[in-house]
Amino acid sequence: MIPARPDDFARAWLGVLGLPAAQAARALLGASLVSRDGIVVTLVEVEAYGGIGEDPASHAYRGRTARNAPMFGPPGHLYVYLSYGIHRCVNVVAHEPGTASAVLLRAARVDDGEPLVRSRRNAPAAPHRTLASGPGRLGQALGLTLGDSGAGMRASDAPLRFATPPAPLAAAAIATGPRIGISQGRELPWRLWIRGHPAVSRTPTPVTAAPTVP
DNA sequence: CGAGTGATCAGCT
DNA sequence: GCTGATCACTCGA
Repeated sequence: MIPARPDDFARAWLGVLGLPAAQAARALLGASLVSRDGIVVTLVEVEAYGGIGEDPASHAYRGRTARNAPMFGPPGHLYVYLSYGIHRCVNVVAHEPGTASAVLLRAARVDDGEPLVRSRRNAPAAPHRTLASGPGRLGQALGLTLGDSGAGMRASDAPLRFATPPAPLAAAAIATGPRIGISQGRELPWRLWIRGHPAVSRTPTPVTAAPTVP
């Protein structure tokens, strides 16, 4: 049997990434990605951001600009932006034709390349689960920069590409809730994470859970 | 808990 | 062309 090449994985993902971002986000949970320099991670937490006039928390909400242009381009490309002046936040463009949206990668488990990640993150002794737990940490762990925004995920030298074909998790393994750090659009349960996974960036209250009594 | 970091962009001139 | 408010956060007390 001939082993699949990276490009085969990318092709297999194209169909999924042509779905609305909220659906693509669901499929991305549990996906394995590999960076240009061989770091392999498994996604455990993502957020969907919608298109023009649809999702006020989305960078695409007010239309196309130089920064968010990748969101308006074809699915399966990266959108990287700087947050809080410090963090490189990594998104995978995912939308149906004629729209503009993306999935923010918020947290992952590091499966390979740990020494390089520890050196980049300047975290020689941090618990393993924290190495890429949070969007800024994940961007730094993968070594992505603003220059990678707009890059494709298909070439063998892509900054980030898929290491496995789509294999959606069982619905019961996925928890959902409001997205983190936004002021508008809180009513949408577009943050998705793997229930109980230690690398999730914070222990959240799922939408489905009973409210805690003060 | 508070400080910090810098690209971005709406609103102005 | 300029500018000040904003921002999908992290780190070190």
